[in-house]
Amino acid sequence: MPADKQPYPSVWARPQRPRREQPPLSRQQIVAAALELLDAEGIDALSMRKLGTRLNAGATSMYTHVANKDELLELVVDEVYGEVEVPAADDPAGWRAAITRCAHSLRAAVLRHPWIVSVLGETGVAYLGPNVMRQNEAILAAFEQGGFTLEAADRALNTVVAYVIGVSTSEAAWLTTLARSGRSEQEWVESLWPAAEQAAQDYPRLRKLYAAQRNQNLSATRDDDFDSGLECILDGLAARFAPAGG
Amino acid sequence: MPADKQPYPSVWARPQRPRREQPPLSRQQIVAAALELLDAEGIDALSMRKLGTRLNAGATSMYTHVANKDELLELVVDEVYGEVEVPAADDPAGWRAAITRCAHSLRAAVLRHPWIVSVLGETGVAYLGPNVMRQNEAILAAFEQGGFTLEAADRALNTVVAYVIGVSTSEAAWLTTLARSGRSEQEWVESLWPAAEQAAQDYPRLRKLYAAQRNQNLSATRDDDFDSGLECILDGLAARFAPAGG
DNA sequence: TAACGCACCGTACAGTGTGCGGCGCTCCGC
DNA sequence: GCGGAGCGCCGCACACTGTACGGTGCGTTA
Repeated sequence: MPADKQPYPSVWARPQRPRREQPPLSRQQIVAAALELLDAEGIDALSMRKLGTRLNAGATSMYTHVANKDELLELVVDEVYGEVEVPAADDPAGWRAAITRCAHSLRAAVLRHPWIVSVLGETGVAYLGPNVMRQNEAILAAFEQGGFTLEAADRALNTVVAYVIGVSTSEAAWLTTLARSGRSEQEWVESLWPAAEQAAQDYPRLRKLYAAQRNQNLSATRDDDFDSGLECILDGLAARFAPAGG
Repeated sequence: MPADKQPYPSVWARPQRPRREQPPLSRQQIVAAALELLDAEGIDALSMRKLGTRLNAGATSMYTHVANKDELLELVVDEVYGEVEVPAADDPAGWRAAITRCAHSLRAAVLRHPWIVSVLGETGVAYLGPNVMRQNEAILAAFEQGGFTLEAADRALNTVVAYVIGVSTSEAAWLTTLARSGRSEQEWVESLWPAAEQAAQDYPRLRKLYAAQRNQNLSATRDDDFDSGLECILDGLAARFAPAGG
């Protein structure tokens, strides 16, 4: 309360501070609550005060477990990375299947938490987070299993991850604005149509593409496009790095 | 000034509002100033007030030219996109060279304006911005020139752009934290080394890679890795979409 | 039982985006 | 030449942000 408003008429009426109803805060708990809040209301809704309230805690109580908001976000990013399926150490289906599954899982994780792309630009891929490390080691192992040298595996890892992150970034941005609009994807596209048509006015190829996409199942198309691009990349990687011309 | 402080003792002492020393504000001018500010001080330093001051204008004067801050950022993103080299309509060196140059140019633009990656997550790739449209049309044309169908060109475009954005995202994030640290890249890596070593403790492949990278020219390595990944992708695209097995 | 440390919290501060009402300049119709 | 209208700019205000600081009480250890 600001100073111009006396919350209680007298000291004697003021209630005692009730302590320890809830178990004490922990870093893990804070991260989990932040994740919930982000998933429920998006990046703009995450404020330390709201997070505090959700934890039955004061606005600044988190600062004993977390240096600042940025650090909290790094932790949350690594937490999300922990949801990504780790390639099996010795997948009998071969490296390609393992990497494909892992890439799909990464994309799915990003799309489950679309706010993450507006945080990735600050944290990179959360260098040194334990889940990131575990994941990367496993992917390297999968590539090595396919005959890649360690250096080639590193390049391949970077290429694939960059592709997945890049695709997911624009997808997630789209999904976010879509969610903010409150409409269905079809409705939203329809409402955007005049603007799109005018923007594409002088560009015949874009016009044609937009027109073709207008009445398609956009979500399915996105999945197909993702798969197709991933296949291309794996083809390229295999041709360049895998022995015995896969 | 807040109400508790009289800025002038009397009306007569109050200076007249000097008007029209500067030419009036324009959207283009605002976007340019925002770009300068972002390049000079990064994303956190862009506030409407600071931008106003830089333009010799009040804090809210921009709102007649721009709906809100988000819209301003969309405009700035498209502006940056305008710096990217557009593939020539009929490049004699072939589609591969054209796309390669364009991809390099896009990466360079992002790295010149590293703050952009923390905005891309909200705007996607600034759907419908005029520069984005022009650029995309030209890239589609370049792929078509290489014998791709329009649909294939679209997929190829998405794949390449996703890759470039993905790579640049983590690079830009790295460069940003590097800049914030105020140290040289070598020093920064050295200071991070103990943490990295510990994080990689249980992961032999990562340990080996880190050790190998420790004393390399990181900037050159990044360039090489980018090229190598791009080549892979173009190989994959050519094999899949270009006629007569380029 | 005394003292101490640690987790937590209220308050405060400087700063944010932006709605609103008004002011002054410019221009247009007379 | 003059009156009024419209538009661009601005000061102010509001609700809200991240977080530094100085307590305050609980649990534990001496």
